[in-house]
Amino acid sequence: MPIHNSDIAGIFSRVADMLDIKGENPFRIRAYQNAARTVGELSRDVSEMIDREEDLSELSGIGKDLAGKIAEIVQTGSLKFLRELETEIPPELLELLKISGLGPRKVKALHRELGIKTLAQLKDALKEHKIRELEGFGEKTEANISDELERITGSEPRLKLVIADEIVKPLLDYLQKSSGVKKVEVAGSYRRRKETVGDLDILVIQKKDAGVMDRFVHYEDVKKVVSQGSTRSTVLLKSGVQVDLRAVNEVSYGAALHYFTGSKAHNIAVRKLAVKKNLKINEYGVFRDKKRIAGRTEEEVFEQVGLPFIPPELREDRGEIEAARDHRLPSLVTLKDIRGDLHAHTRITDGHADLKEMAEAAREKGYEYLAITEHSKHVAVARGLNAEELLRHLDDIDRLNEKLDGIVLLKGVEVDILEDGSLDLPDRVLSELDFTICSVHSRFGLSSKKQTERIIKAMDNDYFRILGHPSGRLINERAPYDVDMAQVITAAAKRECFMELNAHPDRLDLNDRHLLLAKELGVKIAISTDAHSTESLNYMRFGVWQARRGWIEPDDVLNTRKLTDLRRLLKR
DNA sequence: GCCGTTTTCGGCCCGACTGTTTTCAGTCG
Repeated sequence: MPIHNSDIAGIFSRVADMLDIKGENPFRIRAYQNAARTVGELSRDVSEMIDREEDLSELSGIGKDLAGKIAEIVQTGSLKFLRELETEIPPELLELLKISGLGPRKVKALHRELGIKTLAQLKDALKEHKIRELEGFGEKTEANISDELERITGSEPRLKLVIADEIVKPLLDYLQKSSGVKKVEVAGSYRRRKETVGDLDILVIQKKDAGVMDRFVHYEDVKKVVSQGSTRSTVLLKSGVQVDLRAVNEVSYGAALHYFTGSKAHNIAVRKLAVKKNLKINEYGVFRDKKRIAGRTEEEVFEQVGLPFIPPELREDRGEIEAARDHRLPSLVTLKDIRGDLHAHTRITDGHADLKEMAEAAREKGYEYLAITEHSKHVAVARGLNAEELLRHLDDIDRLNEKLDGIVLLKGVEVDILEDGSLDLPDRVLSELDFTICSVHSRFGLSSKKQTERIIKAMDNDYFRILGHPSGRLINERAPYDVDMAQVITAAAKRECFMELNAHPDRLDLNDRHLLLAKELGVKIAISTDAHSTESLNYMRFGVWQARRGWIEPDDVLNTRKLTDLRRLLKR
């Protein structure tokens, strides 16, 4: 079995938890956590870097020791150090850490005093009210553990961005209406436009004691008030989502927004810069000694550490701070840059609108062009088209184009990549099209080697233009199929093929790290909605957000181009 | 365990809230 970055990250993160329960040096623990994150977010496979004898200790947060441990994991599949730790600390204990409110100290106490190792044993001890007897525990702790235990068995996955969007809007309206509230903004991973959101962080500016905290905890969707203070409160909504509300006053707004937007790693990196300049940054501002010298806007905060404004989508400590320092931050693509949509279906296959309705909806969005890309016959459930049906459909598009004003329909197809790497329609038909999107819709279970070969072989066809939803994942529903994406992107670069960023909020495929890799290798991206209705053309914003997280600029995107330039690019 | 335009040793981001406490540890973000 090949070792993936996520395997290595998982091992390091287990080591960190184990050391934490052991009561080890917190900075050593943090080193393992940082390494787990660094490896986990890398866009290239570490095992491949080792094959090429690259020096892993060049990676930030990876030194000689951890580089050696990574090599050990890649070569042997496991880590001796972790196996040793597991003889000292029962690995089941790590499950207990998932309970909010139980940290390493309390978990250790539960194990030491009551011999509790598993969630089941914890449940029993709760029933017998043994927990409240322990030093440092009490009735409330016991009740909280009990609540949490119930909650995680229903284990809520992280929210898709689109769902977070739906939940947060009415809450913002509600808070906005409270008297004395000057400004409300969502921060956190929502503002960074992460594809999924763990909880919602909302920031308000209020006049002194305007009572917004009280109003917040009485919102009709609140199931439980986790904590309530004068500057911060936390609630659980009925949907299971946790929402944090923080109140600051106006002079601290920028500092607070920066702080609560995160990411944590980004904040730490920025604060380190501040320390070097003898400054201190917290959510109230930037301070020299006790004096606040900035904090009203985010720009002010960045300025104090010698940086230009960094867009929230980039704030992951993935090189944005160095890029900002060297004045090479990307100017990220925006929704306004988008001139058309390159992936849409109509009622002919599994869409819900007809050609004309789709064309008019696209024109209303101010687009210059819309590509109609029906499924090919292999996707029988979607009534995919065979060669003759597609040719007739192309005639329909031609006829409609003659009548249309202000928008051009492009003739495309979403043709299946079959198991042997061939395309599901003959070349003589593909040659009639403006371009193709080629997608995998079957045999997701192939080995990484076979899946990768399948896709790259398909790219050898001269009519292959864009690889549709390249990983096949559905967020929270279906894992990506096993494929060596770095190899696929490299192959696309060599053959001058393109990759899709499917903007459907369930897909957002490519992910941000692969987008960055595609950009580095010079592979252009089509940001496309895969719309099956006029309404879903609106998903473009999710695609643009995801693209921004991948450092994508207008020039990296196919559909920021004028039609004439686009046509030239689409010719292979 | 990592890291270095003051350092190869001695630092490592910073604050709010809770619960169990007689002044603060633990946890979280």
